Amino acid sequence: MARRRDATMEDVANHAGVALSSVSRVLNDHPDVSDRMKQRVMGAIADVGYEPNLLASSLRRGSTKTIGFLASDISNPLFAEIALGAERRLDEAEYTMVLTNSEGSGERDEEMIRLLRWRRTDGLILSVSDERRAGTLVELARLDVPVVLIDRDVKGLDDASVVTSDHARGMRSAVDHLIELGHTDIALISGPRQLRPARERLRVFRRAFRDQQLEPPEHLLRIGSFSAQSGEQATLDLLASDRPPTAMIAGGNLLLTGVLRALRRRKLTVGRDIALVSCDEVPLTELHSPPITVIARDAVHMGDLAAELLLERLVGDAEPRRAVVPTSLIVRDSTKKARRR
Amino acid sequence: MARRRDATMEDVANHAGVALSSVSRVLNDHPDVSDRMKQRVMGAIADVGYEPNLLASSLRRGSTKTIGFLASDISNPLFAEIALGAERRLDEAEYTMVLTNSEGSGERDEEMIRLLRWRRTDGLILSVSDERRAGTLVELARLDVPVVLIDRDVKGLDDASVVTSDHARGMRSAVDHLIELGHTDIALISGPRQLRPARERLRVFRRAFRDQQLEPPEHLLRIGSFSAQSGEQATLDLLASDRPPTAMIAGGNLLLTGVLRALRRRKLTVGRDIALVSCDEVPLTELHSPPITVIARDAVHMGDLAAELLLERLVGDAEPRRAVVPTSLIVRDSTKKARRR
DNA sequence: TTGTAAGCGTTATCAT
DNA sequence: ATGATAACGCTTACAA
Repeated sequence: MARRRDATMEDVANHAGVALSSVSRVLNDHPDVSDRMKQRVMGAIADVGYEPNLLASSLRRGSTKTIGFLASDISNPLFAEIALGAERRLDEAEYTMVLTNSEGSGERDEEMIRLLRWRRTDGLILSVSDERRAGTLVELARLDVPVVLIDRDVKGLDDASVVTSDHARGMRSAVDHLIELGHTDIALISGPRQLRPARERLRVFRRAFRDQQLEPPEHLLRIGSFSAQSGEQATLDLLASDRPPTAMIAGGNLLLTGVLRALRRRKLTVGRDIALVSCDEVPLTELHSPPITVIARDAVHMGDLAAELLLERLVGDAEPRRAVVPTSLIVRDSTKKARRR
Repeated sequence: MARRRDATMEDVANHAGVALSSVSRVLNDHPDVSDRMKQRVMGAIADVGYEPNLLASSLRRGSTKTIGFLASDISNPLFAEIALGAERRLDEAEYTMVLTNSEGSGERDEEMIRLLRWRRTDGLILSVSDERRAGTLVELARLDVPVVLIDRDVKGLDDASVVTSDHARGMRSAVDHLIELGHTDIALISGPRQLRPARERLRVFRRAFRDQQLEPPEHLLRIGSFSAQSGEQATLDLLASDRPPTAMIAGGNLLLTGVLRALRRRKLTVGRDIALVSCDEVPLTELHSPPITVIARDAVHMGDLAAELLLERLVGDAEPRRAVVPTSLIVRDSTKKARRR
């Protein structure tokens, strides 16, 4: 591990007895290079064990072939799948992904965006932790590279592409489904209003009731964080209330685990004692007993799309645009039986 | 998005009427700078809206403050947690993590290691997809930065630090536990022998039987990939055999989902018709009905440790070393009842 | 087709 | 304490 000085293009040039620029041309497949030159240079490269220094070429070219990715928590399967989809697509286009976590903190959102700017990433894929934060907008405004937001609406940021999912449609089907089963005391446990998915779900949740001439059960709304702990607490709270829900909607996979923990503690059986719908498909929803009805979307595809929208602007210099990923309600036994009180 | 030329240190120097080198000194907290100089430079920095170019400074300094992370699939909760732990720790030390996926391919292992080398990352954290591949060893040998392997043993790579988990202990307790419950027809569904966890588990699985004067059930071993599909296929296969197992051990969270799918298809109830142990805690193991006995370890901690071992060498230039993360058997209802045939 | 040389934005060495 | 200036390793006019 003795940091021996790496061979540079100059070493190659000397070894081959040619000019530095010729080496560069060979390496970059410049049209005007004789076969003989190519041979000599390639030979020398092998001889001296040359390896390109992407740092130097990035500096000179003004492009790093690197994309920054920011999410609150990569260990959340939702973000992990998005990251996977994005990385795959970017890799095809020879871009490398730099991963950062904001740990749900708006302050870290800012820090990370600044860091990525300083590192001169060619573009950003962001799912910020707080859409409303002024500082984040400032950091974003300083950026002069394309940005793609994932399931976020940042007011004032007009030149970003956006990949959203159609939460409205999914939530609408879920509520309609529950109402049709006879439920009206439906609880919604969701994340903070600073985030688009939570806002959308809440909006459509209420709307769905009104459209059926029903009053939305405001007392059954629980807006907290997206964590398991928050889900567990909210559920215990709901169950202890005067008029507990006969059905619940959990707005995310972490919330779901919290909800299930709480139900287990209260010895309630999903599907029999209480109906349950969750958002985002994970192994648990499919393999739970009974299987859990879920508002699903293709997270890997969202990542893929985000990368695609970015590449459009990077390579094809297209305009920013919005893409919407569909959601669909997968009905399972957790909502099969109706229960009226 | 008009790529306006960014302000450089030269702009700052001109604006402040000082030398370029003075700006650099201010920015790097050099001891020999007058307060007055500091004021002027900071003022100019604000005026011209200067932002450091980490690319240029990396090139000059010979260090990128960047660590490469390679795993087969970041959407696997195990790797996602490891990545999270590592990123957190590295971020504290002002390092950024570059994430790459090998998609389970040894060839991509090689490509990614080469790419990270070309990008001049200061160190690597790797969980390669094939420990035995010669090409990977070649790529690793060319590296002149510290490496930490996660749960991998690469023969011939002597100067790497390694974080492993104590699969031996975990598997040993699991088998002993099952035998004590009266099981002897225990199946093991595991990943490929190219990977340490699979090798270790297999080795200890057999050993545990022999130590009890029992013959290991070779016909119940299923060595495939770590995927859900592989787990499902292996399970269906086992259940269709002459002498199906009364207990099964799934060697990973993806395998587990496959196993559960297969059991469901065959209408077998976990804990009653068949005992089940899995490896690595996920929400599903805890919240399944019945809850699933699991060989657990702290994945986030593994990532944290890996970062730690890397930083030791980077900052403190310590020697490479090995760290072992404990595993523990969490007994749940999936293995409560014995069944003899 | 090939070579020469300027420049990307820093840091670090050397004077002053 | 501050200022010139030479690297760092590459790409790209421009000349030959």
